[in-house]
Amino acid sequence: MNFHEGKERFIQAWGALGSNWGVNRTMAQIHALLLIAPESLCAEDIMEELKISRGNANMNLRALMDWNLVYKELKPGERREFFVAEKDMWEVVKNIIIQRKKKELEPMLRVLDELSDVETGEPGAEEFIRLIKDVKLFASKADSTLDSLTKSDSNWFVGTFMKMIK
Amino acid sequence: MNFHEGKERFIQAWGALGSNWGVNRTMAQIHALLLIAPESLCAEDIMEELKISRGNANMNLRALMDWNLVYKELKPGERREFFVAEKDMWEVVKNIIIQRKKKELEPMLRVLDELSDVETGEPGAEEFIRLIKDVKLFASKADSTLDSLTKSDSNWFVGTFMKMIK
DNA sequence: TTTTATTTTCAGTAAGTTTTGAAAGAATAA
DNA sequence: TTATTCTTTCAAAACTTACTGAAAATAAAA
Repeated sequence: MNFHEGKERFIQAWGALGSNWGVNRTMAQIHALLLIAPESLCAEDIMEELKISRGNANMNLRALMDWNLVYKELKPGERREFFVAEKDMWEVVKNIIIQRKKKELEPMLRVLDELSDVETGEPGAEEFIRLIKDVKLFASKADSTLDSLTKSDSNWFVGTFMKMIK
Repeated sequence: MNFHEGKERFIQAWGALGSNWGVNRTMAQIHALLLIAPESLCAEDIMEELKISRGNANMNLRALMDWNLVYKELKPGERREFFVAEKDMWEVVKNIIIQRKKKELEPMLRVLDELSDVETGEPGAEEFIRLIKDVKLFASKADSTLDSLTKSDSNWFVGTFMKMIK
């Protein structure tokens, strides 16, 4: 595969994969485009490259900035805003974990907390409380594991010394 | 909160949370309903309780069976099929991890494999290859970590001896 | 100040996903 | 065999989410 095809394929694939990752197509495509861009890009560049509207570009760029996956870059003498992607993959992975945990795990823990004080007594209530406790055990463990992960060094996770020799 | 409210809240909350978990509302609600049901339920029971159509019930029950979260139970002398949920939470968690990995991680690894042989030489190609390698490093590590997790014992993960004293 | 360049917002529309319900299919009973 | 009961399928409808494009807001330049 040649370089140009590769880049094109990466953007398309990232967009398609994004939908399976709780990220919309366009947000994932913009992220991919910025990841492979050698220079920062402005809104216009992105609109043109991905054939999307200004509104769409703007909304998804802001979402990417909320996730700390993309930063604004202000060029001296330029009125327009330029955008760069966070290139450190461990930062990217950590931020994605943080956001997904917020969306997928934390609301669940809140519900389980509410449910853990149902009245005992009625037939079946004991089993119900047991179930909630079991679910909570796993959810809390997942929560604390992901917390440590996002606070750890990339080498601990991947078991390499990549960064040091870069 | 009383027992009845608790059950109702659990079903509703599970449905809402499901959408953030890549599972549709109804599939998650049926799962919740079966998890708290003391006896196996038939399609009719589920349709009535959740106020959904027969087609919807049928499709989502099949999806739950594909995920190994629900089993058919055939009662002697009964023509209808009955359904029970897998009640062992570790089994539930493992199966959900397996399915989500299949949907979210494995397609990504396939794309990265394809992309890892782009031609070198053109300006920027080196950086692109470096990026793909970095992403692959994390994706592969996540893949192997989740693989071990789904093959491990629940005690190893949650650090309790829950099962033994049950 | 007014003009011009750029970003942001949001109502309307388009695209994608889930649900319904009726018809077809399958299995058992009569 | 035919009738009965239950399951499965799938086209159309309902719902949900994402995108567009034009208008409003903002900010720099003249």
